[in-house]
Amino acid sequence: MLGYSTNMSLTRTRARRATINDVADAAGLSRGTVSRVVNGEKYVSDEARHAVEDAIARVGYVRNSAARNLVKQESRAIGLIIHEPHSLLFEDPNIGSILLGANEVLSKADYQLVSLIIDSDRDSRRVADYLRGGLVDGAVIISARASDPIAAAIAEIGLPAAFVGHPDGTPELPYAAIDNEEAARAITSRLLGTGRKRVGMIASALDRDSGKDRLSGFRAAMGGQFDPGLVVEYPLYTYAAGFDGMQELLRRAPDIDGVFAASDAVAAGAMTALQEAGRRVPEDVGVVGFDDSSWALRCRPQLSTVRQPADLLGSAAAELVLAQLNGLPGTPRVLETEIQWRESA
Amino acid sequence: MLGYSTNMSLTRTRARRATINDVADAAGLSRGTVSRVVNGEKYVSDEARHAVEDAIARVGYVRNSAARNLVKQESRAIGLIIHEPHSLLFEDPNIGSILLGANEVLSKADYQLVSLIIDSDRDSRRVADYLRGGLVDGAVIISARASDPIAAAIAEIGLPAAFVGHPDGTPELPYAAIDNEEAARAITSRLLGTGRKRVGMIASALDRDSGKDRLSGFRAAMGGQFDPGLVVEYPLYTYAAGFDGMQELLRRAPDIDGVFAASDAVAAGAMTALQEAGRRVPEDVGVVGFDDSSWALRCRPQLSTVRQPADLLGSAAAELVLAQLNGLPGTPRVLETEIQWRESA
DNA sequence: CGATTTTCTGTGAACGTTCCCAGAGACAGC
DNA sequence: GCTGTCTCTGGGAACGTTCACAGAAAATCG
Repeated sequence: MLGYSTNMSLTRTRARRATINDVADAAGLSRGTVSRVVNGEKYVSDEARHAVEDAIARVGYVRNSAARNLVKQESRAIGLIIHEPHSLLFEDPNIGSILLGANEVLSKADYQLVSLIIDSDRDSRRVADYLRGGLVDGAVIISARASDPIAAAIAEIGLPAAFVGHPDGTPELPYAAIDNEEAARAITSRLLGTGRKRVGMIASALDRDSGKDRLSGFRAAMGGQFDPGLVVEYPLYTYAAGFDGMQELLRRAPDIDGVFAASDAVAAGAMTALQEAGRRVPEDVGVVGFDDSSWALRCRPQLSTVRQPADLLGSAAAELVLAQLNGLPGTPRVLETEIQWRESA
Repeated sequence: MLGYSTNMSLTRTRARRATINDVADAAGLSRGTVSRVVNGEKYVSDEARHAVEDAIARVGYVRNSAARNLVKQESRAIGLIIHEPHSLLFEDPNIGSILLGANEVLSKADYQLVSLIIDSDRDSRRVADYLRGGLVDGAVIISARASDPIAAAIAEIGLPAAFVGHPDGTPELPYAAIDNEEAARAITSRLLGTGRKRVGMIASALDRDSGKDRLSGFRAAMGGQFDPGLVVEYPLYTYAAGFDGMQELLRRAPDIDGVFAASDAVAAGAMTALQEAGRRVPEDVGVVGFDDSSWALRCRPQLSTVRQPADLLGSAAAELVLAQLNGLPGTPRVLETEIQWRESA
């Protein structure tokens, strides 16, 4: 006990934080009363309230969340797990929209959104520990790949959670998604409707549900005309994939006159490759994309694409988590997409 | 005590989590021994270790972080505060790079990076509470504006922290930054060196140190030729700002033959506006940008710009926080930039 | 004015860990 | 066989809250 009072030791560089007891002493009241003031409960006299508020300011008290979370058995925080390869975190504007959409919903419900990014196996383990440790009350998982270990860890401990997207091979969790297959089918049909005869696809991210489903949709729309030689595949939804992919398609089929790119970034890359190869868009080759991200308006000519409501996906997933927190079922939601027909086809 | 054993009440829908005491009981050992096993300490017999590991698996124990944080008085988490307007979160690839850079450093030091985004006043308050509550041991603040309330809150409680960038009007905290002014001066001089006579600037984000300093650098380089009429200002570093800004500049000075855009996104917008106005880049008008983001290579012609090492800014800021956590001073770091001269000027 | 309700305050217990100390046992050295 | 070191285990105390309960004081009621 002696060592404690002479608080000049170098072992603890930061000053000891004031606790609720310090406030109580300073105000000449009890712990309980201070707690009631801090939490804005009723049954505390004006006199006491002011004394406590005064004391709080004087000693510089701020509540210790760890202690509170421990006794309340909740954190009022929701984790959002971003599991993306480097390049996509820079290029994919959807992620930002999803984030903001989720944040808006959670913020209104007075939950703190904490984003955790996974960029290595070490991260993966640490994030799993973080989620399991009770530091969040729920989780939103974006861009999970088939059989993601994080998703398994979440399911195992029964943490309320929801996916953005609908990867298969993952545990049974609710999700907010769009129907990628149907949307891809629709825009490919529309492209065919402009009279194109040789239509190819630059497919991406086939390890994700979105990538896989967009390819199936394309195949469905092409029906008997489907030619596997006119599909090229790349691992990521990037501008570079579009650029390289288009060059490859031109090599394979110089007479190609239509392309469905798996995302807007891919489409932008493809358009650059086409223009450098001297093809006019849309006169010689029609190009369509997917996402209706900021890329679409930036392209010249402006891109015809599928509008996907990324912010709504984020907020819907957040709502699914909140529903579970309130003991409700949390049934999957499929949001509507819409074709944005502009100039590129 | 009676009520506790019959654990069928509906008030608590999720099953009670196993605690360290449950594990101890199941293993026929004490709390202390279980704790030692969980934390991988020495002085525990092989026999005991196996018994505990067995028991942990059997009861499905996972450590409660709130309790641990409370007694250890640390969380081993670092907050990263993103305070950006909507549009930038989508368009600015630097943010992703900074995030990954910081994450890499912290991950190696076994700290969990948690990103907190601020998108409203409500968020601002909640995030401040989160930081103050002891849920993080330190913070990295990116894109703070002059006199940011969050920065003030952090300084007030003495949380180890660092800025990315160097806003003034903010509390004395270490930072990792580049010399925006000098870099802007350098690239403007280089642009002038190509023989341009009428050079303007599309300035952005003057409420931020980066925006302000880039403008000063431009002015310094222009010296006596500086014409305030050839500077247009926009609030955000966006493609749209570049597009609109360039149109405005062309209106004000049809004979303009050089432009310094405050960022690559701005430059990309400017180039589109120029091309739509029938000007050739770089023959009629030279364009330079700032960032060397993925925009730069995407532009046609490719953009001459200032390369700024966004990932290193993130990692340097993270290192500054770690240094403070280890009781070291944490002195500001200014990182080198480099001109990437390509085709647009 | 006594009985009842309402308002207000204080305190013990609990949340689930880690830390520290005491003590038991094994083993070595002389 | 005594002393000393090393290995291992158990349990009390503390971390800083919230909660439930008890009881005092004040207000209301019949």
